[in-house]
Amino acid sequence: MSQINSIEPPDTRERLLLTAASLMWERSFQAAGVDELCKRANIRKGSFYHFFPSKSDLAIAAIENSWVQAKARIFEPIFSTADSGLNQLRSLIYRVHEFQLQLAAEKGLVFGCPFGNLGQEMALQDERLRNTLQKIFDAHCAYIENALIRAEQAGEIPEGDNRLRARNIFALLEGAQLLAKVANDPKVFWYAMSALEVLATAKCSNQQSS
Amino acid sequence: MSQINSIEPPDTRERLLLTAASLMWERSFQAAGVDELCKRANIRKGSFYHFFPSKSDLAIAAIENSWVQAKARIFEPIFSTADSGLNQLRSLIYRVHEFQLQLAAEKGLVFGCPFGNLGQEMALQDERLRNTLQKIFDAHCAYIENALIRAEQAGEIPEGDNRLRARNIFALLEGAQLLAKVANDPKVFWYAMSALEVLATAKCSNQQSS
DNA sequence: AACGAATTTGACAGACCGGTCAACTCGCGC
DNA sequence: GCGCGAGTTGACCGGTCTGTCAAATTCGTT
Repeated sequence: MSQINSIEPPDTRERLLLTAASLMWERSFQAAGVDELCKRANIRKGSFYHFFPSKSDLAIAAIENSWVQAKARIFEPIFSTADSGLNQLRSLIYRVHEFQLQLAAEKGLVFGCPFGNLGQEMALQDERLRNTLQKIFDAHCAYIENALIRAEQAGEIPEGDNRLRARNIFALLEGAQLLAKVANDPKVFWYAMSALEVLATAKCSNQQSS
Repeated sequence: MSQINSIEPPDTRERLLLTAASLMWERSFQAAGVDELCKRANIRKGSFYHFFPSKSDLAIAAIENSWVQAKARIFEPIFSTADSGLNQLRSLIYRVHEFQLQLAAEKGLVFGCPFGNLGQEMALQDERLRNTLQKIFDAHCAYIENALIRAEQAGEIPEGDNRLRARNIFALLEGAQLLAKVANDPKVFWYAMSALEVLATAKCSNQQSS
């Protein structure tokens, strides 16, 4: 049978993961208190600590879960199409921008990238969290790099160091989301996307300056 | 007369500003407690609240002070030379990278950009802080834009939307510092600088995609 | 020396933090 | 019916958080 009438949706653990992810996105890791989290998830604090030994552990599990979902809902649908590599990258930008717009319309704020936010806040203070995010960043870059390789093979872009290109594009994406967040204006992110094609098409072999 | 023998260096207020800036850089706004701050600055808590009505107010004053100092010590010396616009931008990157390397050698960690860090952490939670950082970001971009204009006039780069170029370069700078911080590796920032020239030289008139 | 203002001090308050725990409920296998 | 373990509950803990305040001290001025 399992849940026939699942009003209070999934099981406790999953509810904690989802609530933590959204609360950390809206506020921040440190600003999201355990009490508030439990209240939102309709869970008593004891249950929280039955599933996770600490707030950090929940954060790690929640952000990993967010990445699994982002892969399934955004990355895989985009990057497993037969579309050209460049178009795939354009689609990614477009989807990210759509998200920002939607959230801005709902809540009146630009939230930025959940992974970037957490990384900037916690990289210096929690080594495990930093390592988790490092892996997630690498996975982002791998998707971008693969799209660039496809674009290169299709002759859309000249030969070059696609790993470096991918990192540059990812850095631009994160930076643009930060600018949009601080400006509280989703357009700022969109503007920066003019640079996507430029970075993708760049020769980008190796730096020549001393 | 004033301070002849200023061992305990400047006055209390300034000491608070400097200590706050460095502590917020090493930890984060939220992780830097008032108690720890006062201890480091060798100040009792009552004095803190004599000069600043709240922790947020101190943060705003401290980050504004940081920007004044960054202008005086980094931006003005670089951007008021007779050097070419592109070389000025290269110098900026180089200086930022130097800073990261030095701090990484001292403390074993990549700290990222103090303005970017604070923006990512607090933009959603403190409107005044967000506005303060927005102005500082604009000022950053203005320096970059001016260098691009000089480069354009000197024929180093083709005509284009230099305001947009400047924003893209700044976004890349911030994003690259985030990547380096999460990777805890200053080289990651340096790699991204291969894209500086590309973005500066880009036509970058207006996006053509729908 | 004397006065008022600016500054400094240390003790204190009240809320909130992450985390603990013993007792309890409930479903399942036997 | 019984025992068992997973899950749940709500009270509770010690520590830390930002912020307060009256009294003491220092300083510039006259």
